[in-house]
Amino acid sequence: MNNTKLIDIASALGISVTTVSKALKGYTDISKSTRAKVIEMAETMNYMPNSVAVNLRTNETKTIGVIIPATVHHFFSSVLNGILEEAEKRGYLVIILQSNEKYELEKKQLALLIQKRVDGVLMSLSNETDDFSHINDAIKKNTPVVLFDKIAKRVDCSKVIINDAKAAYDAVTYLINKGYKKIAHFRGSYVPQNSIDRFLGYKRALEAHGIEYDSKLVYVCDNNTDFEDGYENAQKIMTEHPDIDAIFAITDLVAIGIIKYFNEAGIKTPQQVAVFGFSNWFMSTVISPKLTTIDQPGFEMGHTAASILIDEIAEIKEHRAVTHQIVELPTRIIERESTVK
Amino acid sequence: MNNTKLIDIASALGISVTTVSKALKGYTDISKSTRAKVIEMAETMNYMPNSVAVNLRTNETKTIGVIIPATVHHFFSSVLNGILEEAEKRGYLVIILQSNEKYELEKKQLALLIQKRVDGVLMSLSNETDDFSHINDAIKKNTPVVLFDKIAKRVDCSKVIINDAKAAYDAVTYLINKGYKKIAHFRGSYVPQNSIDRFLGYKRALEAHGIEYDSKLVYVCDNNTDFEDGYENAQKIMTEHPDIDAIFAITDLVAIGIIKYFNEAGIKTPQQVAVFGFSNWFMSTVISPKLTTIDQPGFEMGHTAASILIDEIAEIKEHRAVTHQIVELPTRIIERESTVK
DNA sequence: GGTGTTTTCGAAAACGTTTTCGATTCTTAA
DNA sequence: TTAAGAATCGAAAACGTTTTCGAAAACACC
Repeated sequence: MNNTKLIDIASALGISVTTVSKALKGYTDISKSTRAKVIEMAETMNYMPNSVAVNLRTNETKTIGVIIPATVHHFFSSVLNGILEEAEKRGYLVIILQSNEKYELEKKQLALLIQKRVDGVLMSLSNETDDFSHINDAIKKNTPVVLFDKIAKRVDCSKVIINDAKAAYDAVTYLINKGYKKIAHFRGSYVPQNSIDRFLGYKRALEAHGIEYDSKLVYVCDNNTDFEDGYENAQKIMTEHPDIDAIFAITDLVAIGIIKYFNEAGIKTPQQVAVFGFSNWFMSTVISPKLTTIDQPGFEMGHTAASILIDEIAEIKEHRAVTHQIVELPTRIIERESTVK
Repeated sequence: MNNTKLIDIASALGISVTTVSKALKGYTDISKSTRAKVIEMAETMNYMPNSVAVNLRTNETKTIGVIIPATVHHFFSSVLNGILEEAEKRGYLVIILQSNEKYELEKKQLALLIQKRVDGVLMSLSNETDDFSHINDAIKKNTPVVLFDKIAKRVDCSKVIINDAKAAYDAVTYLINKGYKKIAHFRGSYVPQNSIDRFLGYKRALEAHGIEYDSKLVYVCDNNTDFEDGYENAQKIMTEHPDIDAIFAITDLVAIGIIKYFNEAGIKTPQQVAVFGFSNWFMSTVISPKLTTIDQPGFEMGHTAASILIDEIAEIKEHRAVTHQIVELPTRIIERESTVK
């Protein structure tokens, strides 16, 4: 009920709030004796500074905002954990918002965050957004933004990403080197950059190794909440192109749908058809056969994105020049059972 | 760079900040004409109120804090989604913190939140905490707290939970009715209430159906980050008690470890040993055979916890009496392959 | 005892709002 | 024309800090 404030401890001691404040903050123009008295009194009265008042006065909130496009699951929960750990370590609180892949909501939420005076924001773009003025506005208002995972190349800020095209290229190259010849691709929807880049990596890898690209071998899986899409398209492709010997899936989720179908239909993985996933979600080790996949370092992504953001906040505060950096986190192939005969 | 404030639009219009503030907030003692002018000017100058100043003046932040004990995964990510959705709908922001199952950290984080002047906090207790004075302190300072999932019966606040003992009782009763006779239990560690309650439910169900409880059939799995624990204990129990015909696992994770081992060891599930999980995590449908489990409604739990908290915030603000409620969310058995022959 | 220096403290402004309460102007009716 | 009432506005205090700047007190030195 009774939150003690500076003036309470000041009047208890018969001194001014100024002195109390300074004593608590270690100013050198307060004598050791009164400082000691103040600290003790603050202790016994259980004083805790009112952050809101401090924020108003100092013009910083020690809070960062995070906007993610999708529900907190799988990949984004790893990212979030990385963000939370780094924020905790650096003394920041984090406010989290979900845009549900809607541009309008994302825009509104960003405005809300800067209205809340967060010191900076971390965001991963919704599939819908192709206008970036809201982000540029935030940056112009001196609220640093760092983009992660789903980014826009055209906005001038720091970014932390993986190289989706390269990772996909590596995956398909791996399959080719393993001797697979007719490799299909289950891609994501046409909009998000990740989906496009992974598709491009697939295509380039084929061409670079003398395999002709065949658009008929590309199936679209745009449902990313369950594995039905992978299941159904696996069924479809095995009637339309029964002679394929590998599938590179955009996501572990669709890969699992594929394996599920194969298991039920008696199609041997990897003997008849190999399956390669993407992201290294937890469940890729629970499916049988265990899934070969690309490790997408979500935790580290959150970690470094938060770190860069907090660095930029400090730079802005001290009026130093802020240097935007684009860090590309390494991915690697996790070879498991679904591709080794 | 230039955030416009009340005084900017006041001087642009040659009126006082008081009038501007009132016009924007719909006070009735401002003429229609000046109100219109103010609103238009606010629009063109892109005015957004400084939340920090508003918070200081109004003594509310429209923000709630959430403390969860473990990493944002599986169950807690569902809870978090429920919280986020409800908060968004009711106009609240959410700050999220992880206590990593540490009492000291939990205590510090709660203090931080109330120092930040959040309007209320949602928390799930760490395994370590057996002293609840920090929570009582928060409540005494008029910051409502609602506990979810991992709660303490002794603190006087609202709670939203499932009935772990009953759910476990139902699960084991189901197994008994299916004809299983020698049912083992892979329990969690000894501290958290959930673990205790599920164990108790297991024991009572046996006794209620005339099966003698045998402590040798209870194994402890206290690692909840991977399924190794379930795997190893499955291996162990099959050498020590090869004649069991069912295992009730505290968690889908350990259930999956069990099934993994059984699949590798050629032990048929459920023909030789049935497996029953708990929580209905996503991966319980990717394992083969699909796992029979208890549906633990995480999303709904987050939803109703947030809803209750926000109601209590309103009650406190309007000096109405706050009535604590304890809501017990229904669980249900999801019957899948791992228990039906 | 006077001068200069160091130590120690506090008044006051500021951060950007909200809200109370009084003042001024405008209407209206007698 | 005047008084009462309604309509419209603004000064100022308040929320709880931080920080500047000046003042007072204490000390040192001759």
